[in-house]
Amino acid sequence: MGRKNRWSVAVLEILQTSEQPMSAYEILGKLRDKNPKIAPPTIYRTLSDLVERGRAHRLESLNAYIACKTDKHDESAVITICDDCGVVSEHIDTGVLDALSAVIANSGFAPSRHVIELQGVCENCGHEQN
Amino acid sequence: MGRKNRWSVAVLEILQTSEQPMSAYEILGKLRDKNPKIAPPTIYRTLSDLVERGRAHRLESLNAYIACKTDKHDESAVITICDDCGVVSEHIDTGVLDALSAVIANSGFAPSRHVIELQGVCENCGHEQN
DNA sequence: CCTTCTGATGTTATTTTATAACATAACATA
DNA sequence: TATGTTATGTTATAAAATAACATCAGAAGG
Repeated sequence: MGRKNRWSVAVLEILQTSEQPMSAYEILGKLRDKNPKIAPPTIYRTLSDLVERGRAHRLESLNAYIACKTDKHDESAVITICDDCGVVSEHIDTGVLDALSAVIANSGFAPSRHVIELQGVCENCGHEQN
Repeated sequence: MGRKNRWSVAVLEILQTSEQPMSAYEILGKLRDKNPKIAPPTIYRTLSDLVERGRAHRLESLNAYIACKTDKHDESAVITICDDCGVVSEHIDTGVLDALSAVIANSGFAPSRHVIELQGVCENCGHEQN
């Protein structure tokens, strides 16, 4: 793994150890601890690579990234984002995809990429009634 | 309508007459034809207002905006975006929402906002086999 | 009528996010 | 060793969004 991009492993590790989604520049900051000269294009290239390979997800509604935590590195996961604690979860579900296919079938649209992100309050934060 | 924000009507008209989704700065450019001094915060405030009121949608995967074309000004539409011609359509469908609810039910997540965007090729562009 | 408060709008400057464009390096292959 | 190809580094800038504060317009109360 990581034959393609010199920085893949380092970036993925940073994402994997983060509790929260990270912006490209936050990742950049971390990398700069050990590699002071690294520049934005490097990060963005690495992130594109990771996303393409399904090892990371870009959260479009947050302009941020997370490591993919599922085994099946699937681009079409349903993603939930807690507005409160920031925790992000991936849900792989054929029901949603089937329902989407049904909607689309009528319109003749051929999708190549899905963005399904839900923002709200996660179970933990919902319990704390304050 | 438009009692809240001086610019709502103008911005909405610009969006409604555009075939394509527009970025905030494209809208700004149009408005500047007649109001040379208008600045980014004005646009962003107006767009937030329109989105809140369901009169426009923000396309998270494009950083762009469209006028809402449906009667029910519903924030939870499924949106398709043609990578080829740029046409955006809204699809209101309870099947998808039901399926999403089902996924979420297990996790105890309480969503307040949906982003469901599909990128791909629309029917028209799909027919032109080039 | 004038004062004061409030919320909308204007203004300046800056921050954050992302990419263009080009230079260099690393490596394979002839 | 020359040559092409792809990854990486570098510089600069573009594009998207917002912070912070100034001003203005209208309501409410005196």
